[in-house]
Parts: sequence; C-alpha cells; structure tokens
Amino acid sequence: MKEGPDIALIGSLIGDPARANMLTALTSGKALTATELAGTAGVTLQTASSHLSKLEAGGLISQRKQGRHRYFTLADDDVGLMIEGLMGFAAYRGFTRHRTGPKDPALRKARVCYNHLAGDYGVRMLDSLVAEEVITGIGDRLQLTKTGEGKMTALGIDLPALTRLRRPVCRACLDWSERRSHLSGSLGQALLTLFMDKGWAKRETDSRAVRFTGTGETEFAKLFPLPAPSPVERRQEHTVEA
Amino acid sequence: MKEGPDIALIGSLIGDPARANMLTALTSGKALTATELAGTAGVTLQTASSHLSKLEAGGLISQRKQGRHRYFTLADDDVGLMIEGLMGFAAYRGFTRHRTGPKDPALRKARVCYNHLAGDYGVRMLDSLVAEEVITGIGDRLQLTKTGEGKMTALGIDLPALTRLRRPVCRACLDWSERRSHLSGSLGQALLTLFMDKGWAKRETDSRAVRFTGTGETEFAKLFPLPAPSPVERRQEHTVEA
DNA sequence: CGGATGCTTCGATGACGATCGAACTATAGA
DNA sequence: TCTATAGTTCGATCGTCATCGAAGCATCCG
Repeated sequence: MKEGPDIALIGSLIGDPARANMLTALTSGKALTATELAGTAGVTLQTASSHLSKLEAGGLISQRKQGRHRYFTLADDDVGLMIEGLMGFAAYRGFTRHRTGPKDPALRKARVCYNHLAGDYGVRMLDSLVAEEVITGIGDRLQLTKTGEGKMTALGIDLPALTRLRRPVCRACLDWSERRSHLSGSLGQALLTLFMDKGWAKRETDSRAVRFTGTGETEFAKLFPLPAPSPVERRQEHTVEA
Repeated sequence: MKEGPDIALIGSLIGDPARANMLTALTSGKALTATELAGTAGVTLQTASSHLSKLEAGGLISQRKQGRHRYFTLADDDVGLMIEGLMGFAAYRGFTRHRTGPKDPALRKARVCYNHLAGDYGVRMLDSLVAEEVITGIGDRLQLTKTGEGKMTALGIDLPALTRLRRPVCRACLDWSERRSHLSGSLGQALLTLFMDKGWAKRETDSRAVRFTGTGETEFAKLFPLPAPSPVERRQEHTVEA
C-alpha cells in the first residue's frame, strides 16, 4: 500500500516463536536437520516441516539434501547479521526469554555468530585489529590494510581464496551482548576456523558458546592485545610482530 | 525456551501489516496522530488504537498528549535504526510492496531516516566527512575528531548541547537504498535540522523525501565534496590531533 | 525385498488475533 | 451547557494460521 520495502513479511516470519527458535538455533552456524530443529523449537516434525518450508520460501534459510537427511542453514551472511541485529535490539530492551540463564556468561564471553566469533572476545579482537591498523573502515564497510594483509597471511590465512568468494572479506556485525561491533565476513569466518583448527578453541555442543583452551587464551591475548583506553582516538606507531 | 533474547516478540509486533505500515510512517520522524496513522495503515480508528497500544506496550513507540490529540513517535533512535535495518534487508531481498513507485527516485536521492538525512545524499555526506577526517570510527561507533569539532562549530552547530543529551553524538545507520552507512545520532539530526533552517532543503508533505533547493544543492556540494576514488584506502600522513 | 528412519503432504481441529460496530470518555469551542 | 472532534474500551465475528494425527514418499540398511 505504501512506499518502501515490506518489513511485515519478514516480521511475520520471525514473529512465530517456533520459527524464531529455529532461526536462533541456526545462528550457531551449524547445519541442522529438520528433526533437530523440531526439537529445539519444541514442536512435532510435521509443524517443523511446515515452518521450514515457509522460511525457505521467504529466503531466510536454505536446505541441502544429504542421504536421507536434510540439512538446513541460514541462507547467507545477511540473514545472520539481521538476526543478530534483532537480538541486540531485543536484549537491550530486556526482551529475554529466561533472564540470564546458566550458560549466559559463557555466551557473553565468546560465542559463534553464524560463522564468526562474537561476544567479548569477538569485540576485543576487532578493537585490537583496528588499533593495530590491520583493519580500517567506517560503518559496516571495513577493509584490510596493506600491513593487515601481511599479518593475516603470516597467520596462515589464504587471502586470495577469501577474495575469490562472492562475499565481503571484512564486515562489521553488531554484537548483541556487547552492543559493539565485531568482525564478520569471510575473514571473520576464516579467523574462527583458524582458532579451532589450531586447537585454541572448541565449540560447545548444543550451544553457541565457544570455549577457549588454556593455550588458546594466551595465544589469543598475544595475537590481539587490548588497545589502550580509547581505541578509536589512538593513532600511534606499533610494531607488534611480523 | 532457549537461550538468548526473544526476537519473536519484536517480530510479531512488526509482522502485522497494519503495524508495519504505522512504523514505516513513523520512520519519517514526524509525530502523527492516531487518526493519521489509522489512515496510512488502512484500518479504522478502533483497530489502530489497539495496534498502537500494543506497539507502546512493546516499547517501540511512545505518545504525547496535546489537547485532544495524541501524537505518536518512535520510542527512540534505536527503534529507527532497527526498522531501517529491516527495510534494508527487505529491500535487498526484493520484498517491496509496489515495486519502484513514482516517488521512489526522490526517496533514494534524499529522505528522512527518523530524524537524520538518508539516501544518496546521506551516504555521500558521511563519505565526505570521513575523507576529510571530520569523523573516524569503526562499526557503528563513530567519533568526531578535533578538527571535526572545529568544523561543526563553525557551521553553527552547538556541540556542547549535543553532548549533553543522553544519546550518542555520532552513529552509523545502514541505508536501505544504498546499502552503505550514513550519519545518525544527535549530530546527524542537527545537520539535517541545519539544512532545513538554512532553507537548503525542505521535507515533502506525506513522504519521507527531502527536496533540496538550487542553492541547497550547491552549498551541500561545497560543504561535502565527493571524496577521491577509494575513501577507505587512504592512509597518508594526517595529524588529526594529539 | 523387507523394514526402519527422515521428512513431506493432507486434513481436521483449535486458538489466537485482527477487525469493526457500538458505547463510553475526554477535550475544545461556541 | 451543548455539540463536535479525538480517542479508548468492549464485545462479537471472522480468518488465518499453528498444531498434530495419519498417510504418503524417499533413502538407507540388512
């Protein structure tokens, strides 16, 4: 009826508790089967199937057949960012389902946001990267600097491969627990994968929480030192390593 | 049932077409009466009243009594940012209600986003401000530099007054038509107000579109020159402050 | 080929919520 | 005080949609 994009469609898709639960579960980045999603949503398999087809028709999720299973994932990064954005808004307004549950601290410390690191650690990492002039940018448009490219390659990240993908390499994602930005995009994903490959961090089963090992903690702290008081104001020299 | 914030509540609030229409209308920043909102939503006054009380209970809008009228506005900047964010997502996915209507080009060029300038002009303005080192920052955390403070004051903006408010001065807001960030926050609001006070721009009635006058165009272009090709890459010498 | 598992489709039920008419309250103006 | 305008509340109706049982496909395994 009016001008502009239709937000009611998306709102109604998210507005159903069962669907919201499914989407939240999928924000963990894991590909989940219909049965698993039915379980987390608390509905039978039939209703879950109905919801899933609606979400897919709305372009929010996509499925991949594998044997007699169907694995569902969020359609793309954008959906993840949008969901995380909504969660931030909801959390800030106190719309929580069971206020500060048991594993809430772990989630706030480090968790998976679709495919990259979020929570305190995620925010700290981006702060550090910015302070060290590895990443610059405004708004959600972030960019790797020349020195940053070197550092990332030294870490063992295959930058050309990331660039070949059709997705942005760096992107800012608003963290719902910290209300600050953390690093998303293919680089964010690659970094989280790196941490897990090196055995520094492990994903908890059945949760978005990420648990760092002892060596993981120290390596992470070494790699991403906390910037001085005002991370934005700072504009000095820094040679951390090569 | 699960961990985390409750996005279903917000989703269901936005999911109803009538409410979505009302929220979209309120994104213009104007305070609207219940009757006006009923009109734009296409429902009777009774149903509008019911919707409005739900939106208020959900904290998305607030009302102000004035005589026998009740003026409704979005509750705060956060709501505006969230709505605009959803619109961006919806627009990118092609969820439009009537594809590219007549005044669509005007909306894309310059429009009001709750209380600040959006569209091509809004994005251009932030790009220019960043290129001229008036504003720096990462993610949605933007900050005025020292030189920026001088320039803004010279423009006639009362920075101390803006700082006294409980809102962030600078903030990035994702533009749904450009898919880039533009300037929000109390400074963004102050700048738009300035343009209109100077007679450079006028709001269209019954639309979010902003129309620039001839002198407004030239003054705007003079004040916010287009940055060089790659505004983000630039990293030369610059002594912003100490 | 059976049998088991994973998932979809169909159909019926039930509940919630959007809608509006009618009645009620409140403010403004004459 | 009387009337007109603005808005809320109540109650009834109606549609839509979530839900689940049952049946139907598809895939894997023995």
